Amino acid sequence: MRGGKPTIDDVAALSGVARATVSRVLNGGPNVREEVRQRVLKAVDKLQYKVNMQARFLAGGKTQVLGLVYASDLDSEPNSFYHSGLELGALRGCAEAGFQLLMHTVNQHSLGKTAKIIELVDSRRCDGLILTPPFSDDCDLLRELEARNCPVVCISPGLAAQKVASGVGIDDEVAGYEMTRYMLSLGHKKFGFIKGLEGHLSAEERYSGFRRAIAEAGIGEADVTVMRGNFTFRSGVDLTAAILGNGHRPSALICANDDMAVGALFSAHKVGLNIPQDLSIVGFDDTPVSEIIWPPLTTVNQPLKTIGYRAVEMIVERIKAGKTASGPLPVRFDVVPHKVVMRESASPPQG
Amino acid sequence: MRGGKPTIDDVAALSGVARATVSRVLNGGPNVREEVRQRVLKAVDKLQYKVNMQARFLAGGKTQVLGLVYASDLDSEPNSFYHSGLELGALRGCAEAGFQLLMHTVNQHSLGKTAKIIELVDSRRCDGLILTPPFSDDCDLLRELEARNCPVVCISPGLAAQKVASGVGIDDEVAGYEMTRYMLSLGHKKFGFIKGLEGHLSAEERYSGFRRAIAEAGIGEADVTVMRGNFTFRSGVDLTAAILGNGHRPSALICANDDMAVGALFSAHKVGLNIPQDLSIVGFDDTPVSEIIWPPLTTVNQPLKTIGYRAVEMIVERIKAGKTASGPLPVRFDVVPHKVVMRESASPPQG
DNA sequence: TTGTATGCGTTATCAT
DNA sequence: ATGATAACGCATACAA
Repeated sequence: MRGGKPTIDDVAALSGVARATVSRVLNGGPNVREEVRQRVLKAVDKLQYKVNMQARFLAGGKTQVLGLVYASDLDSEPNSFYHSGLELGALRGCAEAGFQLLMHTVNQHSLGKTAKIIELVDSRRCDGLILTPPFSDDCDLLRELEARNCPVVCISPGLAAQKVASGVGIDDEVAGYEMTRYMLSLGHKKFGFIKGLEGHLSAEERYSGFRRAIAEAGIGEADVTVMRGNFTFRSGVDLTAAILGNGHRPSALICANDDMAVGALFSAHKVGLNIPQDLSIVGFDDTPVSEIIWPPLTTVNQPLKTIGYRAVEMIVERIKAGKTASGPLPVRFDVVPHKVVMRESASPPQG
Repeated sequence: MRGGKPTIDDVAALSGVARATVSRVLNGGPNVREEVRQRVLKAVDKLQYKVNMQARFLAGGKTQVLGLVYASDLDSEPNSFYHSGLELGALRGCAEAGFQLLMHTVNQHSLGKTAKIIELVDSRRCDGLILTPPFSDDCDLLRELEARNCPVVCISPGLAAQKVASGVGIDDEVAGYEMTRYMLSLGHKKFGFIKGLEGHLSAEERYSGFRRAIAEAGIGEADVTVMRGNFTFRSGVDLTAAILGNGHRPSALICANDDMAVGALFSAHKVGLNIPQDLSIVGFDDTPVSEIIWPPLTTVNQPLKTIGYRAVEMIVERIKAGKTASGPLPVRFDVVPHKVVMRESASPPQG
């Protein structure tokens, strides 16, 4: 121990045992007398010894680090409640599993987006990756990761990606269907729908569910206005303004996420509409904004923290399985329950 | 190269040079002929060789990882726009500086909170730490970190902590003063103030600025109602309900952060008040919610992304300085500019 | 039950 | 300009 921090050898020397024995007690290994164990522990305490994770991981080939990657456009505000919820759940899962969480954002429009992610695993900075949309829908990326047999869990992947890698999420098609059924039950007959970004397949599923319900109800094409947004508040504002301006105003407006729904609310307020009397507006996700806005937003609850938590559970499972040489775990998709939560932004149409 | 990934030795062998030479070209070292350099590069490319960061860092004693720690109560929703902004800025800084960002939450009420943070550096998982409130005000923690000479940068530390470790933030006292002056200029004479959590010294500074302006204006104690909240939307709702219910209603309500201001808005709406005609409500931070709420919130802009970005710049500086043995950098506090942004939730009092 | 020896993949320090 | 070799601090297979 030449001035620096104490090493395992210092502990071994002080407690009069071999390095391997110290390693055993540190890792809860078998075959160590209680007396020796205590002696080692005492030395550890006396020296204030801490394992050097760098060394442990180099020797063991692990990192105990999980990477959470999400898309960010530096210009557009991130969907921060969405990501925060996921992150918080993942963080909690990591704490329980003894992992650390490495955040990684990549601009979804940059050229080397895939390379940046691949490099993370090639350079051995983490043992596994949690991918959020739209990366969780990038089958090419998924396959590259699989080739390196890097454990991966996708958040809300679309149908195609679900066959390539494991994932967690709600059943978005059913969620879209149920929300629409609810609006139908309220008596609405003219609809507006603001979709999310292209390529976010799970959000697209929401739209599919909407179409199914609409078709079943026999609503004609003339009575539905569809717009494509990009999940941001601003796109909700702008598209709603467009919808309200075109004369053929719907009585119900369904948005593919809460941020856009809040934007819609904003736009409607601006032109003096009363919500929900003049227009019902609903969203998806049940992020915290939906509760703090006025009127409180009717939306579909997607348990983001649970999803983030479950994602690390799944990935840790896969990492362990990978080590036991029992072969890779089969790909699977975990469905967590959603729920339409009725608040005050939707009501029967009036007038 | 026995089946696993190629190592530096494989590259050395293929290009017919020594390991050290490969290391030189990889790290842009001097003393290597251009011809050799090309040969090595070609081998690297052919083998698809990637540096194993684990090994590099063990050998070099670095990790190229920064830890960002923030408080979380599992029960209360996190102040996610606040943290997201910081995180996004930090992430961008990390990308530019070649660092990775490790997220770490710790329950601020748990016993071992300090130990959890210390362990992060003792086990050498990161080269430096960015602390957010209230940890950025924990002088004991700061000193323990300094003893381990772990580079630290605090986000919005209070006056005491500013002397112990470097930090970044706005001048909260002046911000509080200016906001209050603005309300005064609007003609308000009866104030309500909802403070943040105790121990968040920077938020407390906001309150000091408020008191200074109030005193200067000669407003009497009878005309100011002060409550202590905890930064959450809910506390804003509850405390505002209490304030509105006590008869002596203020015409202006200042909240120590936006979330509470939004809660105040919610509460006011609920009892049928018109904002800002019946009551002016303002916040602090200018998080995205303040723009999407109705009416748009008058607040103080705190450039969170810039602060997060600046924090990693500062810490990277300190890490580099630490390596060059030129002695530790002096403690300093970087003030970034704030700005009161006037939107629609505040107006002259009416009636 | 415990100790020995070797490997992990780099960087860094000397030689040459 | 290049090469040999020693750290770096731990895990682990194998020997005792």
